[in-house]
Amino acid sequence: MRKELTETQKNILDFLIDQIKGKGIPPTLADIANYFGYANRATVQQHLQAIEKKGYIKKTPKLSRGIELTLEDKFFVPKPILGEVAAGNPLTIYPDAIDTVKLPTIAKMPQDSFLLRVKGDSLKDAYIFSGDIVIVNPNLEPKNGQIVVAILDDAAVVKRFYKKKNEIELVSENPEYKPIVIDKKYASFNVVGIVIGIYRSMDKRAG
Amino acid sequence: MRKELTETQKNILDFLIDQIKGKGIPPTLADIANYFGYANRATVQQHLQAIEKKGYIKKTPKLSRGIELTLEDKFFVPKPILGEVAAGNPLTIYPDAIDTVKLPTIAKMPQDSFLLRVKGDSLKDAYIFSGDIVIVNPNLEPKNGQIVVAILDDAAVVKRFYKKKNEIELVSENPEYKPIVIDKKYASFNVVGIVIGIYRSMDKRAG
DNA sequence: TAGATTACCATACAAAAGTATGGTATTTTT
DNA sequence: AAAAATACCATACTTTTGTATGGTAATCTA
Repeated sequence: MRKELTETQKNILDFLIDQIKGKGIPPTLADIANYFGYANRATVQQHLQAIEKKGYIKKTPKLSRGIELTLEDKFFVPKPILGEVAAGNPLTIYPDAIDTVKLPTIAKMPQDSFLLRVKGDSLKDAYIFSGDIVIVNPNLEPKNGQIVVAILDDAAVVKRFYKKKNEIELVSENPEYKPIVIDKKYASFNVVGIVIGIYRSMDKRAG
Repeated sequence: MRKELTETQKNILDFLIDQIKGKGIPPTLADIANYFGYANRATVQQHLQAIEKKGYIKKTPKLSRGIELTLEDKFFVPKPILGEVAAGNPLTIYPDAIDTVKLPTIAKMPQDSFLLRVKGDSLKDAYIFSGDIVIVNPNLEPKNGQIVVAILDDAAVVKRFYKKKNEIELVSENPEYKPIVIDKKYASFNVVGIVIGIYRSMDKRAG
């Protein structure tokens, strides 16, 4: 059994988790001191020793940023879901996060990617279902056949992308939905990004 | 256009990618020097400057381990798939990696997790399909209703876990497959781990 | 062939980072 | 009430880390 952390220690551990899993790199003592407004690194040092003694982290002596998390249960980091995206009919995309998922492992994404939750069933033949989280990278060039997120008149859709001579076709896997054809003069059309993966947490289906 | 890297620079960049995406933390100059057998950090320093000038990394001055990758295409790290796992009928699990996936983002998993590729369709009602990669954590306690990977007579299965009074039931979503009932005296049964998530790369389906 | 790039070396230094030690005040536990 | 743990402070010290500078040799390029 692990000993309980104090409030301060818990705050520091949360910061560590946030940095390590979110930002990808453990902070230095100075970073932590700075974040919490401590005047000395020694204060942080002592807290870390206490946290380590209770078994929540492991430190590598003398190594800068040598902090490792040992608590697997804590390895879930809330990530913002920026909106919902229609695999079927277009839905509104929200400017701010509408929810968060707890990504495990998956915690570390390229910083330029973001997450959207899929609503609707037009991609069910591609095995993407309502509720799945798609990982979207806005900085890759869409290639034919890839699944993209696109904006059409302030609504977002997830569909397969096909570039033709003078038009772009967005195709649903599900034949119930007709392909959307966009010619070059279509103003309010924009490819938001490419779906580089999907993730589905098993937690919610359990029990 | 990015300038081409020399062989040495490429090796160093590969090491950087391996460390950053695989281990989760950028190395120090000393780490790199040590790995390549350089006597001086200055040598590494110069290579990094060259690599940065060519646009493959970004360095934050004076910050320890302040190396960032800029090359998105490289953000795919090969991860070993340790075997295939039957969602339908049991299949053999291999001791060594049988393949690798390029995990994007997802690159950073808890170190104690591993990947298995699903074969078969008995979980298709849970929306897990043949070819999907399941992320398995062997260090979590299985709870009822969670999807687990279990070993039964040297074969592995992915099924829902239900612990009852004196027996454990492994249930497929697909009614075509009957539940497997294990009583306490079943010797060669072992829960390998819990499926904490599934990942599916979109790349292969594209084009 | 002169100049640039590459691939290393060495020494030197400043800043960052981790550590050690000792102190004070408050709270918690025994 | 005494002991222990917590939560901070300060100063001082050692390593680690990054950087600057200069040098040598080999290769590539104009």
